Amino acid sequence: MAGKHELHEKGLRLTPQRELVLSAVRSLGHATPEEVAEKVRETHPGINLSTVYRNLETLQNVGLVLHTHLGHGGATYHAAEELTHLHLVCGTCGSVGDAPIEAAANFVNVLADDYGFKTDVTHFAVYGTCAACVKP
Amino acid sequence: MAGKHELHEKGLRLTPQRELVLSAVRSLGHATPEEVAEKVRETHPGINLSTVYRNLETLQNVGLVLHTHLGHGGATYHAAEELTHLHLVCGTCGSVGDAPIEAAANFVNVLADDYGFKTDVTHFAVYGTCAACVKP
DNA sequence: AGCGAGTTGCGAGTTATTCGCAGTTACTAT
DNA sequence: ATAGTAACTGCGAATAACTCGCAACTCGCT
Ligand SMILES: [Mn+2]
Ligand SMILES: [Mn+2]
Ligand SMILES: [Zn+2]
Ligand SMILES: [Zn+2]
Repeated sequence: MAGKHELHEKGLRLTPQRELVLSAVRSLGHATPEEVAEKVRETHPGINLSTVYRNLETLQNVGLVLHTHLGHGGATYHAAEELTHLHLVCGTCGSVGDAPIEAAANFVNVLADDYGFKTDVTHFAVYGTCAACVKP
Repeated sequence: MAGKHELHEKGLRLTPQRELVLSAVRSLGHATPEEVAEKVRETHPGINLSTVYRNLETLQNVGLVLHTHLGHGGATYHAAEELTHLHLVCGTCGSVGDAPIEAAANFVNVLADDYGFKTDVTHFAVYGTCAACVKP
C-alpha cells in the first residue's frame, strides 16, 4: 500500500537517469540542459546529453518540470512546483532577478478581459534594465 | 543641401545590401533573418546570409531596427519606428497577436516602483493561450 | 584617379538541439 | 522467477541557427 513513485503515477518508467534529471532540476532552481547534465554526472557520470534533453521533455509533458526563456539562447528548466515568480532580465548587466507573479496580476487581467488571452507570465522573461543599471 | 541619407546620418556606408536589408525589415513587419534574406533576394539574388546577419546587427546598433523573441527559436526583427505593440504568442496554435503597449502600462509601473526595474515590454513576447484556443 | 577602411561573399567553424538505431532495462504477464 | 516487449539509453551523425576568418571588392574621401 505504499504510494506509487511520482514518476509511476505519471505513467513513466522510473530509470536512474530520469530520476536524477528530475532531482537535478529541483535542486538547481534554474538550469539549462547542460547544467542539468553536469549535476547528474556527479552521481551518474555516463549520462548522455541527449538523454537529459529527452527526459526534460518527457518530464515537461507530464507537468513535473517546465521551461522559461531568459535570454537569446536556450531555455532554462524549473521544477513545476517552484515556478512561482517572474524573471526580470537586465539587458545591460545580464542579471536575472525575480518578482512575484502578483506583480503581473493586473496585466494578466487586462489581457484576459480585453483580448481573451490567457497569459502565462513565467514562460518568457521580462526584459529591461535593472535598478543597479538604471542608476548611473 | 539635400539631406543626407539616413544611413549616412548614422555614420554607416550605404551599400545596396544594407539598404535592401533595412527596407526588407520595414516592409515585412516581423521577420527572421532568413525571411529578410529571402525578401532581399527578390532584387539582389546574390546576397549572402551572413551579410544579412551582419547588417541586422549593424542597423540595430544604430537604432534603426530591433529584435524581439517570439518563440523558442531565433529572434525576429522589426523596424524601430514600428515596434509599438506587444506580441501575444499562443502556445497552443502558435499564432502571434498584437496588443497595444498601454495594456502593460500598469505592469511597467509596478515593476518600476517596486523593483526599480525599467521594463521593455516588447523585447520578449507575452506567452499564453489565445482566445480561439481557450474556447473549446 | 587613387587610397584605405568598411563591407561583402564564401567556406569553415560553433553551439545548441534533434534524430536513427542498436543494445539494454524496467515493467508486465505469465 | 522468467520471459516478453515496449520504453529507454548511449552513441554518433544530422540539423539548425548562427558566427568567424579572410581575400576580394567598393564606398566615400581627397
Ligand atoms: Mn534579445
Ligand atoms: Mn518555450
Ligand atoms: Zn543590470
Ligand atoms: Zn491559439
